[in-house]
Amino acid sequence: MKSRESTQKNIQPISDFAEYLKEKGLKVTNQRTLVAQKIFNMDSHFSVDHLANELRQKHASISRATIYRIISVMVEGGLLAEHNFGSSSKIYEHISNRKHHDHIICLDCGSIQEFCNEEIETAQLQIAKEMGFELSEHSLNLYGHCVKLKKSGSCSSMKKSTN
Amino acid sequence: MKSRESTQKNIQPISDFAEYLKEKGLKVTNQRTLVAQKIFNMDSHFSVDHLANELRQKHASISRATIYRIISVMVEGGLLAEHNFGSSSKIYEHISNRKHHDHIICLDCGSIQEFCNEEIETAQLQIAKEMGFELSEHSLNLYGHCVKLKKSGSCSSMKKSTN
DNA sequence: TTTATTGCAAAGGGTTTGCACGTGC
DNA sequence: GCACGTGCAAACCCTTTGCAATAAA
Repeated sequence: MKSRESTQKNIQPISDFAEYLKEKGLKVTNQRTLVAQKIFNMDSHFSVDHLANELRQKHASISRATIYRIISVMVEGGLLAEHNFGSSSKIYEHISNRKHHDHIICLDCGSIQEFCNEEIETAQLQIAKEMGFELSEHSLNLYGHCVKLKKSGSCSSMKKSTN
Repeated sequence: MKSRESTQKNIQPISDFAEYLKEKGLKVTNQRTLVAQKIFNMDSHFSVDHLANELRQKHASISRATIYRIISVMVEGGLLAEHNFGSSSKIYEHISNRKHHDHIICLDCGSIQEFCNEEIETAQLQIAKEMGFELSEHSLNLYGHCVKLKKSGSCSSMKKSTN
């Protein structure tokens, strides 16, 4: 049931990807479709390892080399954001139809939450201007301990949510 | 001449390191002293590779394994900050006696500049509070093109300043 | 058919580790 | 002398790549 719902709601981004591929003269392969489907149905941040495991459970084993290559295409096409949160591997999230945000990461359980702050965005533009830079991107990550999550019991310091 | 000056001005941090080692019951070895000296005399951000090369030129070849181990001690001891600016290897900078700052990185030449912004710092604390986090650290990196440096000729898109 | 894509296995690059030897204390 | 530190080489982990087989257009 859950999977049917999420498949429904994410039809759009997947056809966006197919369209993007065609525009670029790239082929719409089975692997690319499966990987994109899985990615657009994940509601959280993921590592390549996580993605590969999910695909394997879905009986869609795709080689890691191919997954890396597909992810690289999606990042270049602006459909996927790549993050470095300090762990050994990179973390990704799909960004189609989603507004910009930054992240706050729990050092105990690894949970990743999002936030937006206009004041900070504005200050960044101002700083870049003052320093003679043409700003193209930024990365802001806060690290801490999720007191609130711990109280509600939804933080387990044992489990790592990604990677 | 240059090296004599910089050796002079950095005596303090080096004895701080020796003191830290003693406190922790660690030994003040030749390698640790040489590495710390080199680090405190570097006025910029550096990678392990960069550091190893500098040491080699100073006729103080120290194995990479040892350099990694020493750096790890210094990071744990709060004498060294570790950054991830997107390149393949981590970037370090000594932080004793230096106030907190964030970084702006040129995507063309790799130059790394520092800035401080109180407004952003305050906003971060506020965000963490609202999200129920006890903030322990953060990383804010801006990426762009150094228009000003290019105009003055001090930006070479060919050279990478670190790593 | 043509050209891009895949999977495999091997290579790469940065970092860590096991172990025997060396060195501070 | 004891315990910790070092160097070497091998191991590790994540990621990339060469190449022959395969599939999209």
